[in-house]
Amino acid sequence: MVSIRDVSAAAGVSVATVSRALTMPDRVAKATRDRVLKVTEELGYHPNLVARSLRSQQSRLIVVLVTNIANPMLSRCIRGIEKLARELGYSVLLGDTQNDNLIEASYIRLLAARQVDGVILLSSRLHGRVTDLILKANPQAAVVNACACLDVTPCSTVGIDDVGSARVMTEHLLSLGHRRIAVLTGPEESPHSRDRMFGYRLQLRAAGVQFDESLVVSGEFTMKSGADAVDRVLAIPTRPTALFCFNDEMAIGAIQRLTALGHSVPGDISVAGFDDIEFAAFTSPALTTIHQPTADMGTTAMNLLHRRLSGEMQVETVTLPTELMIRQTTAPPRAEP
Amino acid sequence: MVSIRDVSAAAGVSVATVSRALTMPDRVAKATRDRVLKVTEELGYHPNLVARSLRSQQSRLIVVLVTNIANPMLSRCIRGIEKLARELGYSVLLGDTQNDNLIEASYIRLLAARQVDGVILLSSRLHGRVTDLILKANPQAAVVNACACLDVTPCSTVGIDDVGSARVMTEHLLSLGHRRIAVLTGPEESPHSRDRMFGYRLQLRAAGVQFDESLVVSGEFTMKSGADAVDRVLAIPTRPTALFCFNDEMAIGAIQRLTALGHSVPGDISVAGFDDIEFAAFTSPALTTIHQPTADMGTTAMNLLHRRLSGEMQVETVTLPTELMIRQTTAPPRAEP
DNA sequence: CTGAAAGCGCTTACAG
DNA sequence: CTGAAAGCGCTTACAG
Repeated sequence: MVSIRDVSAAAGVSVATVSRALTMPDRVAKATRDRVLKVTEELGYHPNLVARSLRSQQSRLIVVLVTNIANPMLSRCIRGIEKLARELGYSVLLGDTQNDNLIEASYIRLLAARQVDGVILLSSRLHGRVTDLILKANPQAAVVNACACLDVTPCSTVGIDDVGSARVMTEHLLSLGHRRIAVLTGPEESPHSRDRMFGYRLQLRAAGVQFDESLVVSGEFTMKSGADAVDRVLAIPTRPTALFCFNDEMAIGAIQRLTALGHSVPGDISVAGFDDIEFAAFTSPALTTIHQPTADMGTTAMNLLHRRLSGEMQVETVTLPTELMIRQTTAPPRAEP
Repeated sequence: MVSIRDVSAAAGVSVATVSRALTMPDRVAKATRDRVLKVTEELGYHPNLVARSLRSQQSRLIVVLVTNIANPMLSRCIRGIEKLARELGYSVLLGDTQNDNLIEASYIRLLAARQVDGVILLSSRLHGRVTDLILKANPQAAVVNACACLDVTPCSTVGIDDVGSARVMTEHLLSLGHRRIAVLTGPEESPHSRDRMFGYRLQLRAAGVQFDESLVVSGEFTMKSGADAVDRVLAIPTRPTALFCFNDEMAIGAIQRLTALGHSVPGDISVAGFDDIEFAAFTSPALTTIHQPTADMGTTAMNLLHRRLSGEMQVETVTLPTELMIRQTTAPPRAEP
């Protein structure tokens, strides 16, 4: 590997000058700078980032902590992060925590060991306090939460309006004429699930429809849990005419099971999802859902992180717009006999 | 941050001894070692990996180069890689190349700049030569190909038997009584598509069924291309009774479009996929496909890389078994009228 | 504007 | 078995 020494020798200047020519060009005479740059080019010199990190105490390395990189929402979000990170000169270290506290802790240790500049959190649990843990161990680290900021320590956050979006979907179903709208929630510790539930209730009330506890069925945000929930939904005394699933995976599972049992969607029951993952547009029939700007969330998160790393000390919160995607799984309820 | 100096001071030994106690414990007297470890524990010392990298010329950092991290197969594979990498003490840097040569090149530069130890390739193009490029720029790097090794330079490889697996699926369709089996291929530059095509033709021949060029329709491995292909499939003169899609996404797209056009799957036409992504089991009806051990591929790739980084100089090739998953989208063809 | 020197936090021959 | 010293490749006050 060609090092800064080789460049300094070839250009006939000190290594300090080479370093300056490359990192603060305006503090070097034009003639010198040009010579250094020319030699740099000729020798194919690229600064050793490891050495630079050690000396400058910043690595241009960020960690993305995610509960499951195989989740379509999260992987798209990471794609957005990676793209902007690369453009801004950062590298992204992947940390798939599997929602495991030990793995999380091991990554928190890594932050210091690798002199990581910042962290983007893509995991949201109601009682996680990851941000707090990170900042306790790494007071200098910048943290951006791309899910929901639930810790004591404030940090920059990007997300959507879960409450409002759930209201929009609920209103869509109400406007079709549905009154008995079942919901399939996510796990209890999910802030998204909690907020969507809140939006659902809010909109029911706004429409003067009484909330009915028996219409609430709980799932795990997985396709299997969506399929499994169908039996419980169908067993609800006065059968609901619509099912609002708090994510697309559960909706997909539910549709499969409903169809397999001989129920027509949306003929017998309307089904709605949330997220608009890529597959949502390709179920049979195509799923009505709430679109989240997933890749945007990633780039926005990276943007917020970059700002903090550039000295911007203010904590910011960005809420991105969602969109109701009306497709084929929702329709007016069948007329009463 | 507490450094090796602090430990050496507190333990009353030289930094050299601290370093040895931690990295080659058997070259240090037991008493000394114990004292060092105790102090290390007490002070909460963790070695600075950046300094270690700079000095030892190895970073325990690997790069995963992937065409699209939002692809379900690839993200699951990465999950497998990350898990084992973490357990072995490596960190994984994510490189989403979007199949773009410039991005690829920027990551190849990064390899040297960050003193990356090795690379796992999760992108396969017939004429890519990424391996060659990497090794030209980083002769010391270890490369593992988790798709198909297509470059001049040999490298450790993990994959499945695409040809054999396609034969198995073709045989499944033949055994159901299908004779006119259309195929929906991937893009031309995909080695997987090429091999699956080969397997299909091989098995037709083995069964004494004449290959018919008009049954070949080409797609892009996307759901949309699967949906779009349906019109071309339906326009084939003597209409095929089965459609073998070379990945699940295209099968999902095809099923949606077929259903939307009023064709029953598998009543009017059988549809088969390849890969067994998570969604394959939850289409309506559930997709018959070839299961790939995706996460295994990831851990195996990491294993091969680790072996090479541990001095094992031999290039190895591992072929993982696949499995035919018979679900609901394939059935005997409708009896001739 | 430029250079000599110190130092980031480790590891590793080299002595003893 | 242990320590003093050199050095990995940079950056950055400090002088001039």
